[in-house]
Amino acid sequence: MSFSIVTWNINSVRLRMPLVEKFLLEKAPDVLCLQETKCPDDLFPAKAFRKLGYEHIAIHGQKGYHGVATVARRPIEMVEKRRFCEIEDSRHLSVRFEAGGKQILLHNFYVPAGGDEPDPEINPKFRHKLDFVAEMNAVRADHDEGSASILVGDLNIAPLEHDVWSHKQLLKVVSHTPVETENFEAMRKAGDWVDLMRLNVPHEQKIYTWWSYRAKDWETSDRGRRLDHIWSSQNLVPSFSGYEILREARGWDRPSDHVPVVARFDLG
Amino acid sequence: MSFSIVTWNINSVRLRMPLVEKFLLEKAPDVLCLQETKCPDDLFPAKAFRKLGYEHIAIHGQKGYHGVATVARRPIEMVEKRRFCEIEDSRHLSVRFEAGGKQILLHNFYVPAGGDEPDPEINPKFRHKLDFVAEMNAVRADHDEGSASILVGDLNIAPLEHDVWSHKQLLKVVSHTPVETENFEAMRKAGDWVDLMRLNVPHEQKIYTWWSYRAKDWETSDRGRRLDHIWSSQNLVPSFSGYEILREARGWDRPSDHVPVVARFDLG
DNA sequence: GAACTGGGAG
DNA sequence: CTCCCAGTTC
Repeated sequence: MSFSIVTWNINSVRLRMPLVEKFLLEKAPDVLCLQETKCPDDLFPAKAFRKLGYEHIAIHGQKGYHGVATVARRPIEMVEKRRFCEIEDSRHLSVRFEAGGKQILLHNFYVPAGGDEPDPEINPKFRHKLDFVAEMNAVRADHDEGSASILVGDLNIAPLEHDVWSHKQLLKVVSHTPVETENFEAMRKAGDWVDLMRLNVPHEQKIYTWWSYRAKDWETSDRGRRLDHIWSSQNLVPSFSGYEILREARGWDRPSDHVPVVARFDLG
Repeated sequence: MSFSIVTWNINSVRLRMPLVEKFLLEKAPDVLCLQETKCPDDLFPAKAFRKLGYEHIAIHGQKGYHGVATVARRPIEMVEKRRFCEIEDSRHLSVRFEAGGKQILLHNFYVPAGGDEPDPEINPKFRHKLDFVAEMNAVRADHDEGSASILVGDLNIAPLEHDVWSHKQLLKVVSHTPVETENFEAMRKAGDWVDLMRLNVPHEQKIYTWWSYRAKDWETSDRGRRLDHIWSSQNLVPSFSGYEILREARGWDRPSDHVPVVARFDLG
């Protein structure tokens, strides 16, 4: 029994529905996790998802900013819409579903971007980002014989040297500063999470999931970053059968600046 | 020697260039007069017009609001960019050109809309509209054996009963109030202008050139108004060979709320 | 660069 | 409903 999960920062789900439809028809994943839906719950385009066969929908949105959504072909049970840093700003959603006889707990995260200045003393947005990641230490990769955990999302941090186009030039750029990358990796390990996108890829190989809108020619200059992640509990590693970054989606008409990442699992 | 002139409130020339191209390819008029170009002169899409064969361009635009432009297949000479009510807000442009041995002076106008409240004491926009129309009394249909005048544009007034979908319901609505329609007709007569769109059409017949964006189904409810006009000096009347309102343009993709009006002349 | 907001205008 | 703007965010 195999299944696939996608994470995709969509940068406005309503504006991007044509691209979402194209993607779902092409890749037909079992579960799609979206971030930056920028959509109040009552305006979420649920009908369009249902028509595409994604009848099970969990949303945590608000007006204008942030917002996450998880849609699935088969039933999902809403578990939690968690507030972080005592702010209700629609950055987390977890659901549970059954796959191959296992109960999977799936977290969908949108971590704060953190502003421009990487100094928590003068930039409250950076402070918020660090606090948010610290609070994520409490989110653990729970698992036993009958259960497992997955965590996906736009985590807005590129932890490894080759998760950015130039380690040196980005050391002082928010998303790749030492305080972020160190806290991030510590948090991941504290939760006993496995970074599936790096599991079978040498650390010297570049991996990107995001290219800035500002770059003229994103494709040739290729100044990307790996900001989107797929993590799982240890007991899912044997079932993990690979993943795909849909780089071509960055070249679609009116694209998101993030591309979808598809992870596949094979459960006995 | 025949020629055709078009007036069209385009509601942002840059946003609407695909429609302008479609129209010019279909109708191939000699002269196109646009209003509400909403485009500073240095950003006017002159190149696109030239590529379509409209190499002679006169523009009077500004950032954000209003703006008029006259483009032509054959040479036009810029005559005046006139200020009204001592405000420079890009509402007029006149050019001269030769046709059938006559020198034609062509005025292109965008008259102020006038706001919602039809009371000049409490609504300065309505005051401005009335003042503007009063000042247009000085614009005369100059002509002699070798010359003639044409005045076109979005004049934002529907002067006759059947220039609106309901005379009675619009008597207190800006664009069809008695003070506007009376001053408007007096001004037209003072300038010795001929209302060509009504010349050969009974006054009981409805004529519209504009349908609000706000109406859900503009086509079936058909609550239009005749806000766009084509006037000429008396000596052009024998040459006037008819006109066409491109109603279908209101149904195009992302349309203007005004449609093009094409007038044709046959000069000896 | 490309979303969002909210206000002004039509 | 559909443009404009200026301001904000990513």
